[in-house]
Amino acid sequence: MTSPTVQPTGATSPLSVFADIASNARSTRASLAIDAERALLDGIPHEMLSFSAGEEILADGEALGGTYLMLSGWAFRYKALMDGRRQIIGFVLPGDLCSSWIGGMGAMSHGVRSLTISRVARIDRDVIFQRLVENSALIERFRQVAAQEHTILGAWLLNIGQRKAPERIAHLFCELATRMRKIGLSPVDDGYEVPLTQQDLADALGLTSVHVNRVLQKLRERHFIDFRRGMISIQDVPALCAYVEFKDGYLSH
Amino acid sequence: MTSPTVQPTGATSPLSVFADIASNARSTRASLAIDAERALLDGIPHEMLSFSAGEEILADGEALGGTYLMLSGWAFRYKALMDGRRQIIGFVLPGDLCSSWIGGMGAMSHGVRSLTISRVARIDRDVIFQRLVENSALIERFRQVAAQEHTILGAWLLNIGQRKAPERIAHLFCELATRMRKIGLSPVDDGYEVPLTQQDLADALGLTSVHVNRVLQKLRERHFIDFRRGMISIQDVPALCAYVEFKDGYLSH
DNA sequence: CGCAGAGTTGAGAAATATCAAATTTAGTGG
DNA sequence: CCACTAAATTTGATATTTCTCAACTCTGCG
Repeated sequence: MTSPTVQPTGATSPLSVFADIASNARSTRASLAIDAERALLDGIPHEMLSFSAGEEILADGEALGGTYLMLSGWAFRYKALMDGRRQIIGFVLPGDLCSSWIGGMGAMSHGVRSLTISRVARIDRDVIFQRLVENSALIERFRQVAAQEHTILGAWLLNIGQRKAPERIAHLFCELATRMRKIGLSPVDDGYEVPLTQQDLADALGLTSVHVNRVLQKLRERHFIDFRRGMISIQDVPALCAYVEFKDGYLSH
Repeated sequence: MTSPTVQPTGATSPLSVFADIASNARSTRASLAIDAERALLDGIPHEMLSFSAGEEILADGEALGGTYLMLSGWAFRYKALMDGRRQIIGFVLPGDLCSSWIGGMGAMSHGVRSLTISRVARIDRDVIFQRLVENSALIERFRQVAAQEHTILGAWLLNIGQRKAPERIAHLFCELATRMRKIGLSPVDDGYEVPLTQQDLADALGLTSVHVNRVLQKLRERHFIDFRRGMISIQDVPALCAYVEFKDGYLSH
């Protein structure tokens, strides 16, 4: 269950909320529990929420009264059909927003659910508005974040619509590897921690978990990707990126 | 080829650019050539571009110096792989932006190509910036447009990732019917003009044109949807929407 | 009339899903 | 450390969907 803990502070903090995250998080830490919060939340009144794995962070259709920033842990956004089928439409990593800013403060158009233990900062709408007025550069930063999300959605559409299972899986891992490196996760040695089950992969890629399993085995045999139990290692990252025409440009902002 | 015609004007015009489009376009006109421009471009300096069917309006990777507003005609956004596979990631109808505002003025993350003869207004970045400063409500309006696009992308992901061919096709037509009604296209009698080929549908839905053809035949036999030669008629719209769990809420702004 | 693009058809192959049952793994409490 | 359990992974057999390729037909247009 959510265990909100209010920790309001008063000082001002320019646009550090997002601008600094990239630079500051480069402190190569190995765990998924990297806390981006230090640099982020100084001086911004917020409420801290904690979730255990598998909890609903935001429900589809829920009305928003603020912005939710993922501090540590992973989550995913998803849309579900009545008969149980569900599509994961994106992953939320530390430093990402659970609720896209462009969604405004209206109703969520998808749900958000935690994959691991995670901590989320909830920043009230009024605080956000005030910051936006004070600092117009923040708008630009929000816009960039939204643009990246938009681009990722397009990349996913291309991935699911046009590629076959092996390429789909590979492309997703390229994206995740790139994003993790950017925020300082990923020990680089011989594997990243990617807290996804094969079922999660299936839901994200429009496949069946059985099929994902079989394809993963082939990718393993061919020494392309070795993913098991939430741990992934990629033999030759550049080769894999070339294989699936992965361009990391859109993740570089 | 593009035949730019400059028509600069000076007067101010608040946020009519988008706010008015819905109301004003309700002048139920039957053709695809409905011109939203009257209400839109009064007093906004712009450049008018014309395209014939099948032309590249904006290329993937192209640097933008302004915003492109579709006035009349249809286009689609797409991403392509090197081997020729391509995924249509959205359709651009009159009143839509070819280049999402949130993309900023950077590089396009996808291409835009016309489906019919179409006219596009290009509004220079400086003009846009000026308007944004003068009128902060315009930002809100842009944000809403971006949010809708975002939501549509999510809906497409769910569609392609989880649904089988018949449902996919049906859902797309629900979306298009709703959007067309909203901007005043669609004579309602017994059919809409939807200027798509079966190949276009295939590229949008992650299917093969052969398969689209066969599924369309079945949908026709079962009197669900009759689509041929760019003309569609749906027997029972509400029934179809229910069939594919289509919710039009996200298109109502 | 004759072409080009779009639509249609058929046969067969490939990819992916479905169902049901093992098997392995990660935790948990003793 | 062991036994027990629930979740995740793996496997096998089979069904369904979707693709591929190639030919043929239709339609609109000059």
